[in-house]
Amino acid sequence: MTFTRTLPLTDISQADACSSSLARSAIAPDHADSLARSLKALADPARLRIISIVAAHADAEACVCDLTDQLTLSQPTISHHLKVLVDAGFLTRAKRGTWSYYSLVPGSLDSVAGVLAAV
Amino acid sequence: MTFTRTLPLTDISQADACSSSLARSAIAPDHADSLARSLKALADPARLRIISIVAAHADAEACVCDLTDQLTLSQPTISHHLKVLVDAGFLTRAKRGTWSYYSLVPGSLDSVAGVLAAV
DNA sequence: TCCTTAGATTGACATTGGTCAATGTATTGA
DNA sequence: TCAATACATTGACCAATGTCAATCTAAGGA
Repeated sequence: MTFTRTLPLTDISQADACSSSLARSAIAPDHADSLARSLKALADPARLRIISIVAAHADAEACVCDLTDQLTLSQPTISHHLKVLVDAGFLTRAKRGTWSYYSLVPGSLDSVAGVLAAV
Repeated sequence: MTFTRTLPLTDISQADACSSSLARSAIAPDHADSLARSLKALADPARLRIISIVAAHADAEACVCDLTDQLTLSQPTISHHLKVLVDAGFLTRAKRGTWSYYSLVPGSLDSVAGVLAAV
């Protein structure tokens, strides 16, 4: 325990960003909490597929009907997953007429990826 | 829905790697499953702190006693989290005498980070 | 051989989380 | 105004998960 590696495992989630640098020491408990929350939002097959489907669309935007077509899940279940992703800051919703269009929040995935890669 | 973005959201988890490129289409369901499994293993505050503590140690190696010192969790709970991380391929265990030393699997975190960043 | 120590395993418990049926809410069109 | 469409919300249910107390296993030391 004499030498300590540089360790920028800092939380950069969009919701509750905390920009303090955690280099040279272990991650702080509250940072671990918020990073875990972000990862939990991603750690579901249906939600990963949703993100992927949205990203694969033109303009990175998709309506719920696009998702019900491709996922074998009920419409309420898909709405639930969408809410989780919006609350976590990975998607945004834009309502136009009767349709709700979901799109990726730029940089939100990269933030999480950056924290993981930095360990 | 005419233009489809390049989308290399492929699974590169260590356990069940599948190297097919998923560019230009949404992620396949089974790839979403295994990526979700990897993310689930990371999506816990205690496990993130464990990874961070191991990474912060000299030689990126720590014994269980180092973890019980810093985490306010029982020893069985910490052993449980360590098992989850080993099973997911993020840590390896080396037993020397009475002590168990855990270390990071090189590249395992970067694999997950790379998949996320590629979306 | 016996005791102590480090750590893993088991079993039980409460909480969280994913899912769907049923229902609610806007918006559009007739 | 009424019916249909697109989506959200509620409530309930079951499965998965995090936690700890108790116990087990193995390695040293006296």
